Amino acid sequence: MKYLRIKRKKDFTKILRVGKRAHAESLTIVWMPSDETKFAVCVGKKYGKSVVRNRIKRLLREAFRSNAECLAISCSFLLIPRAAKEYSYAAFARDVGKIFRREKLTADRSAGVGERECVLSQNLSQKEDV
RNA sequence: CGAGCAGGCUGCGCGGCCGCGGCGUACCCCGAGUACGACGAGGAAAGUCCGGGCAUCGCAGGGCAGGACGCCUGAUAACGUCAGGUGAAGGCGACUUCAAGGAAAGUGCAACAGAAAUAGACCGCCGCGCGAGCGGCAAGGGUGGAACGGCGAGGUAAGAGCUCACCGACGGGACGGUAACGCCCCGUGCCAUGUAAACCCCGUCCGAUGCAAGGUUGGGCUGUAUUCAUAUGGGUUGCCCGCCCGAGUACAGCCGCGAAUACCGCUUGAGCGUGCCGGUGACGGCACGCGUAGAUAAAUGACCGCGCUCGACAGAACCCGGCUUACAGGCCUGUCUCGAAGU
RNA sequence: GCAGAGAUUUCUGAGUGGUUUAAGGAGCACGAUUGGAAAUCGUGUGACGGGGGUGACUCGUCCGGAGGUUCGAAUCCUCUUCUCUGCG
Repeated sequence: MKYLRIKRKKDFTKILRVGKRAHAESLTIVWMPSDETKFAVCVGKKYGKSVVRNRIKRLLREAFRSNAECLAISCSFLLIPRAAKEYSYAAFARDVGKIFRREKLTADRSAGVGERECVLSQNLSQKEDV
């Protein structure tokens, strides 16, 4: 399943004005309900050179994609990372999932958390143990 | 073996699985669908410092400004690049570095110090004189970044290219070289410091703007504001001459998928590889082969396994040729250099 | 992406080749004035490093950074870092 990108400036300003904000350690998500599930990543020049910005975008897109399968309702999302020295996929994926659950966007918890999510969380816990 | 010098190559690899970008093929319920397939960032993609292509404007143009470059010859589409030479400086050497034209075309500037800064005599030396002083000199001292060439001998009252040898400078000539220049001979006692990355002179070159260039499609209605309407306006290259123009611009609202949008420009190009030929070389010619990103809120990532030297700088945005800057390492080449040991 | 401008002491800001000129203002410190303050007036005040009974003081370096031209550079030239502006 594909997820649409938000491209128009009008949509960005609308979401930023109307949408609800949810904060986590590594990023902020602004969201509002819509007809289709759409998302965008906001990475300005303050995050670093083009290599660094591209890497943040890739990590965030992947983090969104792997978590979006659990979504119950269709919404528009803006993903805004927090400026830092190091950016890791594990932290982004964990926080995106955390926000989805906290905002009760996921489907019924037992059914909604798919195998992928379980594998992911297992890997995370393993790493933390090490 | 050690230390160097010069040149070149490379820039983690393999497999599994999920995902991304445009392209091709097939299918359908024809939509920014699904499946399969091959392809998908760099040596600097960077800085935007030069040179071109391409595009629009100007193309009846003319002039003035302005800018860039600067030993010679060649290469090239072109260059501020490259190659080969010349000269100077550095290194024991292999080699390296150099914005390397003109200061008797002219103008400006040269603080402080110093007697004096392109001109001259403070201390001094010598002669005359009892002395005050007068005259001669520029060797020595001192100042300075720079003081009418250096050094030795002769000469002299003391000195001075005053005379001579050598070196340097300038002028002329012969020879070699396409040339920069080299080398030799003759002459002139010698004649104006530095700065042109100060103005400038000489020679060569340059129209302006840049793909957000520019082209196609770009509907209708209403309202508001503003510039100008024959010149004191706008456009045309920075300016002047000359030439052209009657409307132009901005904002808000409604219908509308939408206008910072859609499509084109957008990737086959001075292209890459191999071999042969010409050339010291940059490079050129011929033959054969290859098909090689094209996004636009902007495509390469996540996870797992294995190996090792544990992975640097870093992401195409119209396209090429260069320069400059950043960079973990690894590899290769040489009639190359120096040192040590051995033969 | 393309085009352009700038960086001077704690802050703001002159200076555009000459030896002491790193102006001027703000801020800060001290003093005068006041019963006490404000305002006013006067004096002083950059950083770093070295030397000093570590006292008075004195020497050197520094104009974003690194090279070059020049006798001499904040100023001229080249490279570089950072900041800002304009262009649909």
